[in-house]
Amino acid sequence: MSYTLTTPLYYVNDRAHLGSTYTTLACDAIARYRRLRGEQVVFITGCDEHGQKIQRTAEAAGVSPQSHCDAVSEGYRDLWQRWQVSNDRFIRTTAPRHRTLVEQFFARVEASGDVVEGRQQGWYCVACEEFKDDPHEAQDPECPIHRKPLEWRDEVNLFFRLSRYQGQIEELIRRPGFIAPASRRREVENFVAQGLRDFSISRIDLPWGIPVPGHPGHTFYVWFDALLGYLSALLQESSTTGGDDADHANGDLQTVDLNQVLARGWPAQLHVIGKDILRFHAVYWPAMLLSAGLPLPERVFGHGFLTREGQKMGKSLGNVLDPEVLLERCGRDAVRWYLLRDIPFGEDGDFQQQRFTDLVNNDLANTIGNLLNRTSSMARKWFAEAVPPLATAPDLEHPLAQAAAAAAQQVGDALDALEFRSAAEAVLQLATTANGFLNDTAPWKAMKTPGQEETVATDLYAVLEASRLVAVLLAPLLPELSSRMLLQLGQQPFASDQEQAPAGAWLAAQQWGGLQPGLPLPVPEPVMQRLELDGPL
RNA sequence: GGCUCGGUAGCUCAGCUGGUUAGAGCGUGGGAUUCAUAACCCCAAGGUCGGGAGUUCAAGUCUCCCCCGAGCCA
Repeated sequence: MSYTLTTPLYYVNDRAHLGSTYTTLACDAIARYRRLRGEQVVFITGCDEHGQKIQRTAEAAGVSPQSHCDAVSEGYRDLWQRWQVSNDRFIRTTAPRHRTLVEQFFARVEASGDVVEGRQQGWYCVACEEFKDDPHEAQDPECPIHRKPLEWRDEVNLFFRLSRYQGQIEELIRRPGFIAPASRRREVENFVAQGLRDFSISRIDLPWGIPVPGHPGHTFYVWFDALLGYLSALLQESSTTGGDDADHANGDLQTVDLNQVLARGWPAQLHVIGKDILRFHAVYWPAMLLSAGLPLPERVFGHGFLTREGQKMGKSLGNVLDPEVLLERCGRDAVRWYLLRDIPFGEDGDFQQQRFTDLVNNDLANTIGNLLNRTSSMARKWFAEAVPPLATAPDLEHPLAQAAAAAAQQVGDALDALEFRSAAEAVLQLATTANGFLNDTAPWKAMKTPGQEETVATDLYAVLEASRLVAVLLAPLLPELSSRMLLQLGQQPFASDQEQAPAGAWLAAQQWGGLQPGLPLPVPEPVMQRLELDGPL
C-alpha cells in the first residue's frame, strides 16, 4: 500500500505562520498514522517560489529573488524540522528538476491542444496573483482582500482551455469524498456550474518565473507552475536528512521523467489545503492533469482558518501567533494536541490561550500523564519495581480491555476519516476510564488488607495495559509523548517518521496483554509537564 | 444582489431519518480520597436550543420570514 499526501507548497512571500504550521502538523499526523499501519508513505511539502509578488518583495528588500527564496524556504525547512515534521520530500519550485518537469508537462498539455493564445485584459492583483472581475471602466479599483490598488493589464497570454473539461470536472466534484469536508463541496459546484472559463497560464515580461518553451517572453503563471510541484516532488530523492539542496547545485536532469510519477506515488491520496485555495486544487489542477493524461488525486481536503481570541490574526492588529514562539515556549506535544484535539478538522478554529493551557494540562498532564505515573508508582512499590505478576492469562473480557479495544477502533475510524478530534477524544476517554477504574478498585486500600495481593496485581496490570494502549494510540498524534510513555513502560517506542516502522507492529501492539508480567519498570518521571505561561504568547 | 455554511449551557462543541426530564469536555461550586504531576474520582448549578410565524398528536430537529456571523459568486 502506498499513500501520498501533500501540504500546499507554501508561498515564500513571507516566513511561516501558524496557519501553515497547522496544515503541516495535521498532515504529519496522517503521514505517521499511515506509516504506523505499515503503508508506504510519501509526505510532500515544500515552497512555491515564483511570481511577481516574490520578485517585488525581493526588490523591496534589496536582494535577488533567488536569495530571497533561498532564505525563506530554508526557514520553512528548518522550522518543520524543529517541529519534527516527518515529510519525505521538500520541493522548491525553483529547483532545476522542477523546471524540467514543468516543461514536460506543458508539452503534454500543448499536445492535447489545450494551449491557446489569447488576450488578457483586466485588473490584476499582484498580491493575489490573480485577475479580478472588476469592470474595465472601474476607477482605481482595489483588491477586496488586500485592499491594494489593482493594476491594469493588457497582454497576450497563453490560455489553458479549461472550458473543455466542464463535464469531466462536474463529474469529478460530484464524486463523494473528492472534496472534503463535504460542506465545502457546494461552493465549488456553484463555481463550476457557472461555466468554466479558460485561464491564462503565462505572463509576459515577468523574469521571475519558468520560461514557457517555444513562447519567448512568456513565463508560466505561478499557479500553473506551483501545482506541478506535487509531481516534481515525487521525482526527487527522499530528502529526509535535510539540507539536501543538491537539486539546486547540480541535479542530474536527465533523470527527470514525467512518466515516472506513476511509479513514484502518483496519484496522491490526499491534498490538504486551506479552504482559500480549494478551487485551484479541485478544479484547475484536475483539469490540468486530465489534459496531461495523468490520473487525479483522490481527495482534496480544505481545512479552516485559525483566529486568535476571536480575532483574525494580522500584522496590522499585531496579534500574530508565531509558530517559533509556540514551539519554544510550549513545545511540540502541547501545540499538536491543542490544534488536533480541539479544532474539528475542516472548520475554522480559534486559538485561546487559556483554553490551550487548560486542555494541555488537564488532558495530557493530569489525565494521561498522571495515570501512568500513579499506576507505575503503585506497581513498583508493591510488586518489586515491575509489572505485577498474573495468575492467569490477560483477560480480554476485562472492562479496560474492552474500553481499549473500543478506543483503538475509534482512533482508527477517526483517523481514516481525518477526524483528529474524535481520535484524540477516544484516547482521552480510555485514560479517563482507567483513572475511574483505579478509583473504584482502590488498590492502595486493598493492599492494606492481607490476601489481596493477587487482586491488586490483576487490577494494576489492567491499568498498566490501559496506559500502554493510551501511549500506543497516541503515537500518530503525539509521537514524542507516546515514546516517553512507552519507555516508561519498558516498551519500544514506535518509529513513525520517515524510517518505516516494522509493518504491523503498531497494530499488533493494540492487542490487549502486550505487557509482560514481571517486566522491570523504570522510576517514573512525569511524562508531561504542565504548561505555565506567564504572559501572553 | 444570488447562493453556501454556521448561530444549542460562561467557553469549545455533540445532538442520525422530528418522539421520554436537551448532552460532553473545559471553567465554576461542593463532596470523597491519598497510589499519583495540589493530580485522580463523584455530585451539582447553569440553556425560553438567534427571533417570529407555521406544519404536526409531538420540533433544537421540517417549512417560510427576519436578525447576526463567516464564506463563495456577481
